[in-house]
Formats: sequence, structure tokens, C-alpha cells
Amino acid sequence: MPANALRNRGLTIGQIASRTGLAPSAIRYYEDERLVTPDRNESGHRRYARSDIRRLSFVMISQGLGFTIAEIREALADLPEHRTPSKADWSRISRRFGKVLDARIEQMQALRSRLDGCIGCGCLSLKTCSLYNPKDKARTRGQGPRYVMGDRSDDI
Amino acid sequence: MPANALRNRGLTIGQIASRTGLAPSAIRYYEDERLVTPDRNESGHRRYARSDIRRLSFVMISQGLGFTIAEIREALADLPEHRTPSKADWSRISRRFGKVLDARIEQMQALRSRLDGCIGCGCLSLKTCSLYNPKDKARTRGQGPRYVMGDRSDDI
DNA sequence: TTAATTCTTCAAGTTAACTTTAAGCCAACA
DNA sequence: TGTTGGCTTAAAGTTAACTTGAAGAATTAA
Repeated sequence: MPANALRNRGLTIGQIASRTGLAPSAIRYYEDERLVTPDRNESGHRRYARSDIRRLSFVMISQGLGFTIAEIREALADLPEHRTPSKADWSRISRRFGKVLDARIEQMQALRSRLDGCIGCGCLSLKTCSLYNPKDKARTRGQGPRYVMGDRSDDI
Repeated sequence: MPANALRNRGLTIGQIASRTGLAPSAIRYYEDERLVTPDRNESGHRRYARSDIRRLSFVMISQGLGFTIAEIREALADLPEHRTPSKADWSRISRRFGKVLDARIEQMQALRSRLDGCIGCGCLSLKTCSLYNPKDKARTRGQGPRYVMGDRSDDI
């Protein structure tokens, strides 16, 4: 066994990439975003722990659920820093995300029923339209407008 | 009454902006995206019909519901071109969006229950993890990965 | 040992949905 | 008649979440 066997311990970015299905560029980006913090070997190449596969998988799942990188980073901050996360650790943060999902579903259902009401009223009588000035948006990218669906009854 | 009273009929972009709460720049952008097609007066200034207030309001509501501009453009294509849209016209396209919303809610609930299952199994036993390789994403921006949550049971 | 991979960093490009800036025309009021 | 203020266009900037490209160093395979 060569002397540098210990030094080169851990997975390369390519190995992590093929294990998770992520592109190496994405994994480097996640490092910039402080979602993973791999070690480096002597010559500066990244070396990942096996537990990073799960960490990155969690990132992927969370994104699939609609969470942003900032939110995921916050969630990951709850993992222990100096030991490999246990099932209980992962379970805890998954449960938190579950609650957020519940809230989102409720919100969408509220929007949905509002749209129903709007269809019922012809979506045009305004002032009374329940989609008028809704505070809850399904997703807000950039800034939203202040009020909607007109302000007079004569503008069909 | 001056001779150009007829020519200057319609609302200016500023008036439309204050009626809808949208920024003039956003309204111009929507024109680039062919969501509205105002007339022009002699000197090239935009003149909007009153019904454009409702059209733009529909755009705002739809965005609040999470639809993209492309989807909204498609929906608006179902409105009559040569007459002011009626309540029935708006009702019809709202109903279509309602169905899409229903589907989205169902999908989110499916993801939600999967997360539940994942918490139940510790979210770590993999291979059997129900969040493994999910085909339905809450929102897909850019390309997603191919499979998730690791592929071996030894990498906690 | 040489060639092919894989890795490194840094900068710039991508998409959506806009906003901001610049430079200049037009319109309304005193 | 001037001078605000609103309108015009075109181009560039913004944010998120990445990808692509360039140029070079390290590792691996033959």
C-alpha cells in the first residue's frame, strides 16, 4: 500500500457526480453556495466523504419539492458539523420540510377555491372578486403588483 | 371639442399602470411577449382599450397562481380577437386554469405523502426510498438530475 | 513515457420576468 | 413659450441555478 493512500481517501468529484447523477459543475456550484464543503488533497483536488452523497441527494430531493438553495442551506445548517449525520438527524429536517409543504398545499387550495369563486361570479364583477388583491402568491419571483382585476365595473 | 379627440381615444400606459398596479416597464414587456397589443396614436404613443385592464389583471392573477407567461399567452389566445371578451370568455379560460391547478395540488400531495413515507423509513434505507427517482417535480427550472438519494446502503 | 482523462479556476453565457438607464420626442399647463 | 413630466426605443442589468468555455495542472492507462 503506497504512502499516499491515506491522503487520497474520499471520492473525487467525478465519482460523486456519477453516484448522484449531478453534473460536476452543479456540485462545484453547490460548494460555492456552501451546501457541501469537501476536503482537498495535496494538489488541490476535491475529496468527498461518503455522507456527502446523501447530503447532495437531500439537496436534489428538496429542490424537487420546490425549495430554494437558500432554504436548503438553512435546513442543512441543522445537521451536526463534526460527525456523520444519523438517520434521526435527517428525519428531523425532513419533518420540518414536510410542514412547509403542508402549508404550501393549503395555500394552493385556498387560491384554487378563490378561483372557483371567481368563476362563479363571472370573474368580472370586481370589487367583490375574491381574487382581488390576494396576499398569497403561489410563487413570487421578482416583485409583484399591488392590486388586480381592475378597479371599475365598466371595463369589461 | 378638439379635432384629435377621437384620435387620442384610449388609455395611456401611465393610466393603465395606475389602474392595474403594474409598472409601465412591465406592461411594455408584456407587449413584447404579445400578451397585449395596444394601438398607437399619431405620434407613436400607446393607447389601450378599457378591456386591456382586465386582460392585464388576468395576467397578474395567473402569475400569482404560478403560470408562466408562455402559458398565459396560450390561454389568452382563446379570447376573441375582434370583439371585447365577454364574461363567458373569461369564465372559460379560468375554468381551464382551475383544472391545471387541481392537477398541481394533486401532484404536490403525492410528493408530500412520499416525503411522509421517506420520514417513516428514516429517509435513508434507499433503494426502497419512495423519493428515489421521482418523475414529478414541484417546479423544474433548468434540467434536473437523473436519480437521487444515493445508490448504496453503506453511505450514511 | 506518453497520451488520454480528469481535475483545477475564473469568466462569461443561459432562462424568466422584469427593471434600469440613456437619450430624445411629445404634451399639458402657466 | 417655455418647462416640466410623461412617453418613446434600445441596450444593459438583475436573480436563481446552473452550464459552457478556456487554459492549464494532475492523474491514470497503455
